Amino acid sequence: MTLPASYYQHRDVVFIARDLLGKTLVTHIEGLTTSGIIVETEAYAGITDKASHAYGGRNTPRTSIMYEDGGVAYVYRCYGIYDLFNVVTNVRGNPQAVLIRAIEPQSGIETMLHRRCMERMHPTLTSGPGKLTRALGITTAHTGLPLDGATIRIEDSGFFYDDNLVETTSRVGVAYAAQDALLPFRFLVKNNPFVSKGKGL
DNA sequence: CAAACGATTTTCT
DNA sequence: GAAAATCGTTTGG
Repeated sequence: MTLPASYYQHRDVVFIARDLLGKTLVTHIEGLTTSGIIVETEAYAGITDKASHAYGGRNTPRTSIMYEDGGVAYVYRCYGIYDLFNVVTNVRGNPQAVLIRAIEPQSGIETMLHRRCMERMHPTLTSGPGKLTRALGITTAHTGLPLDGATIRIEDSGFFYDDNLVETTSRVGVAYAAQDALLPFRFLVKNNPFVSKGKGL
């Protein structure tokens, strides 16, 4: 079943980041359907988290969507090249989000290979936040879309990764966040080949 | 208005 | 392992 907006309005973004492992991210873009199982996530804990775009209550045209009720997409461009997909969580006025860092391709694999200019199946198809958005067709134009809609949605197939299959580490690429870079906010499925190669601290 | 900067990935050495 | 690619957003003057 498709996760309802209320699912994302849970107050603990770290819980949601962990719980999203095993859920299926589905997109229907340009008439093509693609999907994959979420195998790596990171939590960004709002105004108190130095690594978050909303740190200190910062509210800009780019990040204002994070201040809305949970259950919508926040997609932003990084390094001028890659679009990174986040799930907005918590309630209006509490800007938290979960970055989807990797998925295991499930359906629409031919479409994903074509979008990534690849010939054959390989873990690098979706093993990173910038790669999976390209494979799924997600761009910054999709910011604000509901996560239970026709274009983007996340489904619960009933499958859940047990705790002994999940590893928790610090987040990737946020060394600038000082002590908050040490927080155990990254979740990944052990030994899954589609998990990104990025390293925390 | 100018300038610096990434929640990354790919390519080259 | 190092460095380039590349540009919208944010910040400072």
